Amino acid sequence: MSETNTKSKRLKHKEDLRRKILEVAKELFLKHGYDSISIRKIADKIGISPTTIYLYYQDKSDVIYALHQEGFKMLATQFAVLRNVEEPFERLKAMGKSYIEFAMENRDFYELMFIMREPIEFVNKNYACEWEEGGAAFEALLVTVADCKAKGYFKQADLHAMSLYVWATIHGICSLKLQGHLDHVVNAHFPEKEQQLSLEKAFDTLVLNLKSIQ
Amino acid sequence: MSETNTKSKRLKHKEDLRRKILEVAKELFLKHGYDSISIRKIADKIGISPTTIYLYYQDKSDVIYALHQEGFKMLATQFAVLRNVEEPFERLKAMGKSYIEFAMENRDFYELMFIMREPIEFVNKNYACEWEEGGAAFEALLVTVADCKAKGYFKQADLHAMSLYVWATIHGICSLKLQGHLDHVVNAHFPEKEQQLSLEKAFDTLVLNLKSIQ
DNA sequence: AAATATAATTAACAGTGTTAATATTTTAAA
DNA sequence: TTTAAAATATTAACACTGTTAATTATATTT
Repeated sequence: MSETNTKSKRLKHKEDLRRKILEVAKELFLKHGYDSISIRKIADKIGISPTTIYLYYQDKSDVIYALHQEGFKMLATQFAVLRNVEEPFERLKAMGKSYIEFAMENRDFYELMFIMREPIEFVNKNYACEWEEGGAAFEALLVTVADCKAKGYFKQADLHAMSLYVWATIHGICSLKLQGHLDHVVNAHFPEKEQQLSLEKAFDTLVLNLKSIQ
Repeated sequence: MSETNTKSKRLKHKEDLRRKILEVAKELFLKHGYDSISIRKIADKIGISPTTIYLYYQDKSDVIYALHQEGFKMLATQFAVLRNVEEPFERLKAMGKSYIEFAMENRDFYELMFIMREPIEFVNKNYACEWEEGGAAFEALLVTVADCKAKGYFKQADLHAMSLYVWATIHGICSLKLQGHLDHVVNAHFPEKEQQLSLEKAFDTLVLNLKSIQ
């Protein structure tokens, strides 16, 4: 009895500290960005030694990966609501807008999830094929595009190519914006009054294009 | 006489060492990637003290920016040939393929030019509006899209929105691929025989879409 | 109470960019 | 030619980084 009691107590403590480490990492991440996450800072904030962290995570990449996972759970939650949009093309548009919103409101998370190499390489190495969270996100898009095709949209296009294309376009818009690659180009080449709306206009162009191949 | 002589000699030496630093930085960059560029390693390889580099570049970002500029010159050279393609839609397609080629053959440069934050932030801070190399690249795209419109393509679409949209799509394809975000998704959701060609198929979908709104 | 796991720590390694103070070399003036 | 000044380069130091091996402290079990 008391044996299993102490065992479960210890297990709980292990889980608590593991969560605490992640929590502090997230705090640093959200306050001062990715570069301010350091094993030593996390340890300092909790009041433990830096090396203790290595008893709970295999290395820094592992901590980063845990944050990466959190991001995908957040996105999944946001997407879940859209299953209620019946008309598939409307749902596709809403997914696009929702994705852009997520990127703009969670810049650091977006960078971690879809731009940086480190976390996804950790997935590819350690989780190979069984990465639920990532698979689910693309699956949602795939299903919606399939629904569109079933209703007569995108007749000429291939399902997989079309899905990848839509994702790539919206990711392209988000990543250029977030990483600061649009500022100069937009300032130099866009008419004054269009500068603020450049993102929206690029998205509208995608929608326009999608409509015309229906 | 001898005064201007020694002056120009000194100036030449300054330029030589400045170039040498960049050359070694590039060597490290191409051999072992971005992360292996370090002020200390560069200095070691040349046989000077690390601090000497700060007499030729204001900081590490400045060295990185110089590499960034080299990349844009490479891309401009590659694009220059395409001015000879008369038919504007053909030219647009060729630009797209050429851009993807550049990205795949110069992965590290592409990351530096279009994905990383640091170098473009250096541009935005230090060069503000007068960044020729970057402006020229987008200008080339803008002109081609304008030529397309003049020939009756993309009638409904706005010139600037359309250009940004095309860039974003192709950048999206390249960046997802280069940063390793396609591997898992393609393995999990694409039919076996389509996996190798996923990039090409996404590009073809773009072309298909562009055709149908002409 | 002694032996054994488990957990956490200290010390150390091998790096990083960057700055201030110092030394060396080259150029200009007396 | 010698001296003052300017330009160039270096050393030493600061404040960091992730990570490992060896050691100590704390629980748990015999």
